Amino acid sequence: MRADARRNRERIVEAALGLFTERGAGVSMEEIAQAAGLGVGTLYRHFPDRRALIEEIAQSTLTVLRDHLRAGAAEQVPRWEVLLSMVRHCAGRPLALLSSLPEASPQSDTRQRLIREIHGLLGDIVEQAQQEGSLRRDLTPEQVVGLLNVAICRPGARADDPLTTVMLDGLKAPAP
Amino acid sequence: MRADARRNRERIVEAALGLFTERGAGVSMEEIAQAAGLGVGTLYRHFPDRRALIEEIAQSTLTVLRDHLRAGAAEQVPRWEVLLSMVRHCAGRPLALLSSLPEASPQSDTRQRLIREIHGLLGDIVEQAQQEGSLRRDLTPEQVVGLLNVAICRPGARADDPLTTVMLDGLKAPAP
Amino acid sequence: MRADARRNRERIVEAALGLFTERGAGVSMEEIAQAAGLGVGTLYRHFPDRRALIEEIAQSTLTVLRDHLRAGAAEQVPRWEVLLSMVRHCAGRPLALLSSLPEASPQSDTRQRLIREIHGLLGDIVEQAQQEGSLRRDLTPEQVVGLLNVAICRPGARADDPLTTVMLDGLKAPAP
Amino acid sequence: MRADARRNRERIVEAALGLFTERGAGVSMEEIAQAAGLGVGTLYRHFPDRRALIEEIAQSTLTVLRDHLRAGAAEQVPRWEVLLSMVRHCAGRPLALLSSLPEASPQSDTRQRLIREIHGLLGDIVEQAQQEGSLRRDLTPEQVVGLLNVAICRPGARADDPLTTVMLDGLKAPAP
DNA sequence: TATGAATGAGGATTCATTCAT
DNA sequence: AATGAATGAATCCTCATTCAT
Repeated sequence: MRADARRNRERIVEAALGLFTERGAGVSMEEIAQAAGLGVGTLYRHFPDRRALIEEIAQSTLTVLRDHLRAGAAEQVPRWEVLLSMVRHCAGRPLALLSSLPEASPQSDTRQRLIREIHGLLGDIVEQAQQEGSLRRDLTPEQVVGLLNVAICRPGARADDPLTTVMLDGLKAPAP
Repeated sequence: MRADARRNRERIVEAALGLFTERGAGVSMEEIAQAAGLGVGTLYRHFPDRRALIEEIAQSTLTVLRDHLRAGAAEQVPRWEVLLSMVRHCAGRPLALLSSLPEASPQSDTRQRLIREIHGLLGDIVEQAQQEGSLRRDLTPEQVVGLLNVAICRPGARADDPLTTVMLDGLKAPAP
Repeated sequence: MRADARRNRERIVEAALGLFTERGAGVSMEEIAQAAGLGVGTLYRHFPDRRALIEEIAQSTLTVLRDHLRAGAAEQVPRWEVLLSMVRHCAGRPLALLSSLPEASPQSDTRQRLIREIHGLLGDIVEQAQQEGSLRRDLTPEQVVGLLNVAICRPGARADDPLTTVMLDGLKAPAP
Repeated sequence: MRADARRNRERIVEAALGLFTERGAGVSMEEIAQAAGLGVGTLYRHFPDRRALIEEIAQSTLTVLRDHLRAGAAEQVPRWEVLLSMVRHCAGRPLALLSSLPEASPQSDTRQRLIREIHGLLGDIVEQAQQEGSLRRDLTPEQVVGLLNVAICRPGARADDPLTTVMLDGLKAPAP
């Protein structure tokens, strides 16, 4: 792939991610192309249709998250710290897209695999955090994943905004 | 207004609210009319355009909430109980609509008035809850309102789902 | 269905048939709508998409042909006359559309049924014409149908143009 | 012109002719280039636009036909044989393209000249065939050309298919 | 007054054509 | 010179809104 083509592809993904984050999934292809400084045609050369673009964004976002979690899993720090790091990583990234796309395509294989891996990694971290005594014990890993999803994967979320703070406090294991 | 006209208007609001709750803000006017058992023409007789319908839903939802809060404010129970009651009231009602509508019209006067009143009532309740020692003290009333909005005013929220539970725990004043 | 709606529907079919006949299957929906004196939206209210419009035209054309053949089959005249009558009926009607549609949808059930019925009727007529000694015997009914299709179902065909005349002469049984 | 350039040009014409024959005039430039094993850019280096490519195909097809007719005209065989030879030559070549192209450009000079020459040659052959008593006399040369055009210059036509056979029989002079 | 048909602007997508590599 | 990426006008289709019945 030519250098400029790769650069354009990246610009498109960035522009789309930015616009989706700010204004939701309703943004038009024209606008995305314009925001990337390109014509629609170019956008469609890189992504055969709207679905494909969204799929790419989803995969890219999920891949980065998975890599982050893998790295965290390997570190020698309390699991609670790993959770915090993930919260900081996700805050403001509308991963939410992934579940609430209007175009909710029958999730692609790659996407499903990524999601399964992420859930696996997070599940382990959650269990270990519960065992180390930092995370409350009355929630299943799935529930934790689910609530993190709503709480931090929304447009405008910040790692230190009130909802995130309160939620983290609510997640801490109660003093014995 | 004739009895049947009023009935039709109510049906429309109900249908629209239901559809928006279930399927998000993308529902078409045709669908709403159909769900209300009416023709589009009738819908437009009651509401000059989409904006007006959404405004009406917003006002109606907000009015009910305000009334609920007024009632709560007058009761002789701990303020924490009043907050709980509000959480139960809101859970699953996508009041969120109000802030995240794509058609976020420059908020109408009536709506602004309602929102101000609700914020006022909630502000009082929050402050009193903080004074009675049940609610943590490091948040302003506005912040509490904001986080409640995200946490409970979303499609599918329930008063006893993990996010709500955790958030309420996180809101409790820490043991001294 | 309201009177005006029915009228519009007919206008659309007529306009589309006319344009397809004159200029082939590439005509745009906009043009068809305009030729019918309507907006595109109206066209799409009557036919959910291009395919549906073409299907309708096909069915309508085939139905008329089938009725013509049924009537002919029942008449007490030489089969050769019936064939002539069909030739006159088809000439200039681009039934050809039916086989050469770019959008060659997997033929609808109704269409397949019509085509089978037409082939059945024509097959009988052809066989009987061969028996009465008016039609040459070295062709199967399918072949006769096929060549009639090319020869008379094309834009601009006329029942008395040279190709039709020559073809009919070529079809006559040779003098014994 | 360099040898490889000439080879590329020929490949393009062949590919385009093949695709038009098989799938009609709707084939995209990209596809043609690909079928020729080249990039679009190269295609456009040889032909400034779609029109030019089609014009080239037309001219090339017509030139071959003219040469065939010239050769036939010079031969010492019955004119009926020459007609048969031409039918065999044309069958399955959608010369039809020439008249029914959507892009029916105002025929180029070269093309008009070729067509006139072809009509001239064919006209002579037809007249002589009528004089030698093999071809029916009630048709003008133009009419003969026209019907041959429809009957044999269509995708899939074969020199021995039913339509061609019947048509040739219909063209024979009736026994006296 | 209620209905649902008609309208047309707007969004997705394709493809002939141009241009940077 | 060859390649294939970029462009944008044109086409299909949707849906908020208007209007005839």
